[in-house]
Amino acid sequence: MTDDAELKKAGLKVTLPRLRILELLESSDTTHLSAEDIYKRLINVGEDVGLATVYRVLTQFEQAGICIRHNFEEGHGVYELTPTDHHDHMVCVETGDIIEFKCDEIEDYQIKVAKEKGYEIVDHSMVLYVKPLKK
Amino acid sequence: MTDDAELKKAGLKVTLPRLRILELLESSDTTHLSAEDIYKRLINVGEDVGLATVYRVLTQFEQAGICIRHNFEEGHGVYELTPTDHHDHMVCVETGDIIEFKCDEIEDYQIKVAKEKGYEIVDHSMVLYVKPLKK
DNA sequence: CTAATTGCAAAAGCTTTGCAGCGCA
DNA sequence: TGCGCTGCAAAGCTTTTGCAATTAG
Repeated sequence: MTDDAELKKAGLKVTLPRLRILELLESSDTTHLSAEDIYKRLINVGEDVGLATVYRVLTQFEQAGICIRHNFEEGHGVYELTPTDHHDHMVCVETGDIIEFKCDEIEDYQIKVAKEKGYEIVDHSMVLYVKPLKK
Repeated sequence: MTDDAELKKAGLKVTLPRLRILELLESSDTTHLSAEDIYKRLINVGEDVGLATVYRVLTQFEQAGICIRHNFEEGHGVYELTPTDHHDHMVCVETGDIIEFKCDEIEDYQIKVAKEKGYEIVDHSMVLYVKPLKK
């Protein structure tokens, strides 16, 4: 789907700020951007955009399911395109490597545990902090 | 260990605000409090404390390992005493309720998944975002 | 005594909102 | 043309910091 169509599908008019922000999110070297990051990058390439617009657009994208906002421990939110395939992350505390993984059994147990408490799962976040096995 | 000893061990002078905040964190019906929560409770019982002090003390407690700060998706941090027994959290997206849970099976699979990738687990964080089951 | 601690107020970040003008459909 | 969208500035929130007065050890 084109960016154009993606915006229309979300009920959003196709405007320059929205297209630029969507392109930034889609570019491979720019995952996990903050609103400020996006704002600065747009300013740097000469786009006349306001920080408030960036926040508004990101919020709209999030509500439309186009992107996801993460609240890590950095004091500000970061955004990434909604992954097509769900996965969780391992972070190596020694090398900083990030390993994506998926475990159906864990997902099943999460659903089971939630149900036991009287809830159903809307979303989840799981990060494993790991170090390499000794050889 | 007494609260008094706990503070001294952390290299902190035993002051009224610190004792009161530590007591609040220890009371069973008050887990996962925000700085604002703690401040209001202290004011309500007549303690003459400043919000800035609450933030400072909580930060000191966290650095001393006395408590942990969680950044769920609420727009503010919440604190709990450092758990002696590991557990994870569910956050209800409708009510904001925080439910603690523990699932050995999930922990086992986490270890297994990490090992498959050539790692061992140092720590992890897992938060399930949930909503109540329809009755 | 004296360095740590505190309350207050001001400031600092991040994010949202009010508003008048601009622009997509 | 009309309503949505935008930039700007101001406001809102949570959290931090400067400072003079207070207090624990």
